[in-house]
Amino acid sequence: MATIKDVAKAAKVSVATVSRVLNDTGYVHSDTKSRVTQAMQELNYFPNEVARSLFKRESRLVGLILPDITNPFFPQLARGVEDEIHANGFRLLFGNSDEDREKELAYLQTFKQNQVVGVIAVTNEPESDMYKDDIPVVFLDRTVSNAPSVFADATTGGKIAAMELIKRGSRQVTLLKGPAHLQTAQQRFRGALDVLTESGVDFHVMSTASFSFQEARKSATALFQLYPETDGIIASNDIVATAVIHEALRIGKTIPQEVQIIGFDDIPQSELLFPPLSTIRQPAYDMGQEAAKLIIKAIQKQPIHQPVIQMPVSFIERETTRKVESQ
Amino acid sequence: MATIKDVAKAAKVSVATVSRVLNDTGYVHSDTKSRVTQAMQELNYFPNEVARSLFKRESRLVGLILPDITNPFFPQLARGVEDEIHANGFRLLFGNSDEDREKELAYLQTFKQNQVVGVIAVTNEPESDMYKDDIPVVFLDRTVSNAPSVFADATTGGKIAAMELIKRGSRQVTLLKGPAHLQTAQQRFRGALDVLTESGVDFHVMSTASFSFQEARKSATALFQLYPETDGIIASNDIVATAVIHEALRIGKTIPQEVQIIGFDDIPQSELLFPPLSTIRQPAYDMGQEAAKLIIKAIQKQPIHQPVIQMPVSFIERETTRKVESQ
DNA sequence: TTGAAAGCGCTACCAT
DNA sequence: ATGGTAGCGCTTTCAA
Repeated sequence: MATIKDVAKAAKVSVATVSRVLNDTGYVHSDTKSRVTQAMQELNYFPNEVARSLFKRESRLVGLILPDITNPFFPQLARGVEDEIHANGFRLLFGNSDEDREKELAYLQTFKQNQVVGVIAVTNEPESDMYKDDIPVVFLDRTVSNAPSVFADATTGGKIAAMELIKRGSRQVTLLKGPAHLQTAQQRFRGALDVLTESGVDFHVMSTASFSFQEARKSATALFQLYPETDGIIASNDIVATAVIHEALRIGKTIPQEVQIIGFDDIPQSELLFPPLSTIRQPAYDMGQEAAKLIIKAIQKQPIHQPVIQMPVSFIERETTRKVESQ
Repeated sequence: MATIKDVAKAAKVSVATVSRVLNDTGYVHSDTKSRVTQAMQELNYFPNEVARSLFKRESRLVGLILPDITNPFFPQLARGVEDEIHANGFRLLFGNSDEDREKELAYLQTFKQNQVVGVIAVTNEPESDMYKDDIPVVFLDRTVSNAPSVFADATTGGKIAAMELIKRGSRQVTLLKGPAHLQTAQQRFRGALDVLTESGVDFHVMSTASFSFQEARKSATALFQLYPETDGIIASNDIVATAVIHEALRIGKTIPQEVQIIGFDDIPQSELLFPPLSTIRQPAYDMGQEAAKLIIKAIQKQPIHQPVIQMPVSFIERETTRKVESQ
């Protein structure tokens, strides 16, 4: 790899001048400029980002911490982040935390050691000291107080889910409650619970320990054993909803006639299920993009008028809920 | 952030000594060492990776280029890569190429500018000049001549798909041919074609332009219009297979009685479909992991006895194929 | 066993 | 309009 020195030598100028044309700063005669530009081309020169970062004490790298890219909700988020930062000349340093504090901390640490200019994190511990720091952070999907963050309106999502189910005739609702440590899961739950409580329909609550499909499958089996009469199920997310659909089909329940099911997230495969899943959609790609916009503003020290961005959720009506009669 | 100088001052030694304990090189008295270590702790010192990289002319970063993390086949791959390199102290620089040469080149370029020690790429152009280079490269999923690469045995996969379908009684097979520019798609196709040709069963070939679900849906519709008598479909991948299932169900075909369907990849949602999809499995996570192992060996300049790794594929029997009578 | 100093490739300041 | 040079934080000779 050619260095700035090589270019300077080839163009018969000083490194300072090369640097000037590189960054388009200060005066440089147009003749000189073209000599330099030509030398750069001939030598196939590209500036060493590492040297730049060292001098500037910051890179053009943004760190992204996700629980698990293998979980179908996250690729969308990641893509939204990546597209936006890429368009602004930044690159992505990426790590899976598995919701594990140690791993998260380790990534954050090495990200900082690599002088990332900012980090976007999907974390359960936004309050943690590890985020009390010099470097800009945007929390994604989950949030805290009024730190910069982007997340979906989970509470409203839960409410909508419950309302839609009731509107469509469910009278024995089962409400699946997601993992206790996940803020979003709890908010969905609360929202649905509120509506259910005020509604007058019968309902029971069941906890699902995790969002994994295997766990969800067990919960689904238990669900229909405990509450065989249930005619409406609010799943804690689409994965759980998928497991519920499977179990319902397996034991011969008709969907949505005998039992309605509603999910949360609208992961891409939800519409590919049979029957296609009615669900509460979170705009994952957009959320990622908004988070990226926020971090870019912070990096560029632009004023952030709206650091806390709550994204709207929407009911996606597919085939696991009944049609409303009069519309 | 504290620097090596701060530590040196606090421990009353030179920066050279601090560097020595940091890297565990050269002699340093145990008393001195503990003084230094303590100073590090007190100052919460972590070495600046950027400065290190600049001096060493290489970072601890590995670049990963993927077509699109949003495509369900890739997160597995990415996770395999990430887990393995993480375990070896490397971090991941990540970019989506969208199979676009320009984007791919741009990422590769900036990766190099950031002095990545190696790159793992899922690319259609492994032959391209951009990969003829100083820095180690491992090709993933796709391959060329005998550059270091990890990929699944697509040809055998295609053969197995055709054999299983025939064995299970399909006599009017439709073979879906994936995008022409995708090596793997072509190999699957060739493998299946060979078996079909020699088998004596009737078959027709249909091209599917892309792997997107929307496109696949159109192909599926056309398929059943053109070949209503078809009783066995070899899809170019699981996404396409999913579209075929949907269309078959929509027009009232029973699966697998009237028509058998077989996919390729075994993406996570394949088992969640209805009916669960029989498919040819590629061990995506393992492939990512192997690629990472390869790049790490290359980075560490260890001898690579097996630079070209072909991973086995396997038939995953689920519900879109009939059971074989005698087993 | 330790320290001084050069230098990795770049930018920015100060001269001229 | 251009060049010289210090210095970003680190590692690694070389000397002591």
